[in-house]
Amino acid sequence: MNYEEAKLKFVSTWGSLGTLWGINKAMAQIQALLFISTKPLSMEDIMEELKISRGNTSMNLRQLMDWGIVTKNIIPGERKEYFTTEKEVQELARVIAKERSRREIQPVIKVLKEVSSIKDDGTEKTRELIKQTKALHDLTETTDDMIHKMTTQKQNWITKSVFKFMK
Amino acid sequence: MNYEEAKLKFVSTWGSLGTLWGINKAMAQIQALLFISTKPLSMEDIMEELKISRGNTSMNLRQLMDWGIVTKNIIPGERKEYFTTEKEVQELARVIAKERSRREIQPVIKVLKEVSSIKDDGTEKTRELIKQTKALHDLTETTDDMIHKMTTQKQNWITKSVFKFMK
DNA sequence: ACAAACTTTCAATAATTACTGAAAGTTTAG
DNA sequence: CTAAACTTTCAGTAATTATTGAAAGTTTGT
Repeated sequence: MNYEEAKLKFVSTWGSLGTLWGINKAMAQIQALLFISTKPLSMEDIMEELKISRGNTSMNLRQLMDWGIVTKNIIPGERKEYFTTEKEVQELARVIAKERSRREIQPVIKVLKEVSSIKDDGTEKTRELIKQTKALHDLTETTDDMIHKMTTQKQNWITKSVFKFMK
Repeated sequence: MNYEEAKLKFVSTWGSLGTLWGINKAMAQIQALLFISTKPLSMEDIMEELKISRGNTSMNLRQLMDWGIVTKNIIPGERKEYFTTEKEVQELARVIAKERSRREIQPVIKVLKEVSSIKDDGTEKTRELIKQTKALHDLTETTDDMIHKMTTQKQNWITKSVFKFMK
């Protein structure tokens, strides 16, 4: 496997992983491309490498910037904008985890809290609903809290937490 | 909010969470419905509650059974098949985590390993590719290992790991 | 102020993914 | 063995989600 093949394989695998995780393909591919690039890339560069349209590139770069993992770099004397991504994998993991919690976990916690707080009318089915959604609420909240704690530790959190977990 | 409203809200929220996580809506909703049900449900029951077709119900029940979180229960003297789901939330979490690792994390680890093992031809771009995919490989593997360790502990793993992590 | 160089927006369209329902398949009772 | 009761399969269709590309918008140099 030579450089070009390896690059292609990495970018496309990362892209399909994205799809699976509710992040769109182009967005994940752009990030992957920047992640292994040795220099900032322009919109043209990205469009050409990934064979995607200008509009698509623009929209996905915007979202990556909103997530805080891609940065716009202005090179003095140049009109074009250049982009780079966060290169520290642990910081990357932290940002992604935080974003996913905000988008996905928080709204579910909210609903679970609401549902598990309905009035207990004494019927078996109501009791079951309350009991089970409460259990799910506790689990979700604890998990989210754990993720939050782990990711707040910027330095080497995964290694640390594994170490502690294993005693 | 009364029982019916609460049930509806829980089932539909769980369903849309599923979509976001690459699990289809019907599958997540069926699981949610069984999760709060006080008795096993037949295919008819599920179809009617969720207003989905027989085919859809059948295919998704099959997948839930493949994942090991839904069980077919045969009631003596009855022709129909009845279904139940795992009711322990922590066991549920364990199964879901395991399945996601198998489906999503393992294939990525494999590609990262391949890509990061290409021959170093001394060029800067090749070195960057190797370096970054290796970092990602290590992160992914460590994370997966942590999830594996946590979920192998069947008893109360989340609470324990949070406790240990926080010292 | 104007024009060139560039980016963003968004309606139309393409691609993907999920769902339906009827036909085929399976199991059980008699 | 046959019929009834049930489940599974899958081709067609619907729903959802991503992408394009051209027009509108913005910024910068002169």
